[in-house]
Amino acid sequence: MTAVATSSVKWAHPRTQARSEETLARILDATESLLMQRRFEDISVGEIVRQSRSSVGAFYARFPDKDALLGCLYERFRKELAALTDAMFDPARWQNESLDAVLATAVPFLVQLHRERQGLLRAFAARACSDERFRQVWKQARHHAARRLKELVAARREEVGHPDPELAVEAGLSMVLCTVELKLQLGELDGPEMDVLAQELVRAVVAYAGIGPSRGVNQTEKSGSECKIGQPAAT
Amino acid sequence: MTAVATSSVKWAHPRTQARSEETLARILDATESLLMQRRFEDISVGEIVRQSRSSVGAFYARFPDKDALLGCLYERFRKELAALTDAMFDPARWQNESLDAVLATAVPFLVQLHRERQGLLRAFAARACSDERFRQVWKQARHHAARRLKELVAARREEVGHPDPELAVEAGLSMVLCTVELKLQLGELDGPEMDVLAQELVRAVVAYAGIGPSRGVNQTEKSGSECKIGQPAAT
DNA sequence: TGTACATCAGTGAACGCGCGTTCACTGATGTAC
DNA sequence: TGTACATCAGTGAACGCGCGTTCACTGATGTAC
Repeated sequence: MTAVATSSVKWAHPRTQARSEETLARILDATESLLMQRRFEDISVGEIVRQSRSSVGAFYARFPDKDALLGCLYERFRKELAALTDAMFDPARWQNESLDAVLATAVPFLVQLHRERQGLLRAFAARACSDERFRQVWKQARHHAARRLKELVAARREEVGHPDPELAVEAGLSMVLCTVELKLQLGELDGPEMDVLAQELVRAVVAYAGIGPSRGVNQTEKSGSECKIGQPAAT
Repeated sequence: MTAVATSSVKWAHPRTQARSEETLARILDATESLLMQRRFEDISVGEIVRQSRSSVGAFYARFPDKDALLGCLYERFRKELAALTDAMFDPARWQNESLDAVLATAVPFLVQLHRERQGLLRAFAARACSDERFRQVWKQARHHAARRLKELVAARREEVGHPDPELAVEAGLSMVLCTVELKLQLGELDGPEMDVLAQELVRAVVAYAGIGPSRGVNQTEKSGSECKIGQPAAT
């Protein structure tokens, strides 16, 4: 049997004993906690089972190998993330707010999320570099966020000055995600402090996408601050 | 003896035989080439010496351990990078050009550099996560670029609309570096294609920093696209 | 309600592979006279 | 110019540590009658 998820559905008579599922949860939690300090490769199975008050045998009864553990952690996180994304970009939530309000909430939230789950995210990113399967699911998570955000933007096109709103969403999302992620991965050590950077990121995306309070069509040609230099100005 | 750099200074009678230095260069080159495909930890010393037509003994005559090799690679790269940075942001080079021309050249150049040295950069970034010494030098390299860019910006303050140009440089640099780096590390697979993204990055930074052709003071209050939402608009 | 058995869950000593590192050796280059 | 010696540079088999993985076993829980 391959990695079983910590299911949320309970059967009438639980098919597996409850303690089994608890052990799995303990193993996952312990690993995630250890990942805050070290890389996945530098954590031994022995350490994991010790920290989760389990045993190597119990470990290999669940996972075909050490790698599958990371896959299982990913699966657990993916579900959480999808739910968070849906909640964050739920159109109902932003009914009476402008797009910049969305950004001013979403970006700090993203920073917070990355801070709390730093270890996990670092491990996933590292794995995605070399493992095609991880890259695929990573991609899916991003697409999911992009789709939600595009829906939100599409419903209020008039607030967006950028000539290609879909591209603006894609590129803006890339900038924000990459910046937050890499910055925190490297330990927040260089450049501006993270919270300041987050604020500036919001400003940047707002300026880039040309987000303003329902500007009319007449404004599209104005000011030149959003789509000026398509080609390098130098010859 | 610890890791010797591939020196450029030649003594009258070379203190070491030339072939020794050639071997070192071969080892470094082979490692960098192997790093394009795999992580440093996944490359064995055996593979490195095979690929560089050398031997384990020759290897350990130069490096106290495998880790020192990465340090040596870093040292070699750091020097190259410093030179490239200086050349790129040389004030003389941009005498008659505006800031957006600088960006429109520097960003694609950065993309190109990251593409070519992807393996190295990935290895350095991974190491910086867990190794304080690597983080320090990484930081220095960034500060060097930031300083050069700030000098360039300081000389043409009137082109910049952002209320705090130093912060704008720091934050803008973070966004560009992080985005380009992480995007390429993950293999360019998600979101917009890299060259398109690079173009959008330039637009974003230009819009964010409020870069325009020597705008007067009267323009600072205008349009609102650069420094609108300091606080979240939501309550 | 109690007993006997089946299955689930967990245990940890032992194994073995892979890789970093060592070291006794050979060969190449430089130098003294 | 030639010989003898010193040092530099390189070689690769052998070692051993660490960690992932296996497996024969014990203990806990559930079920049939």
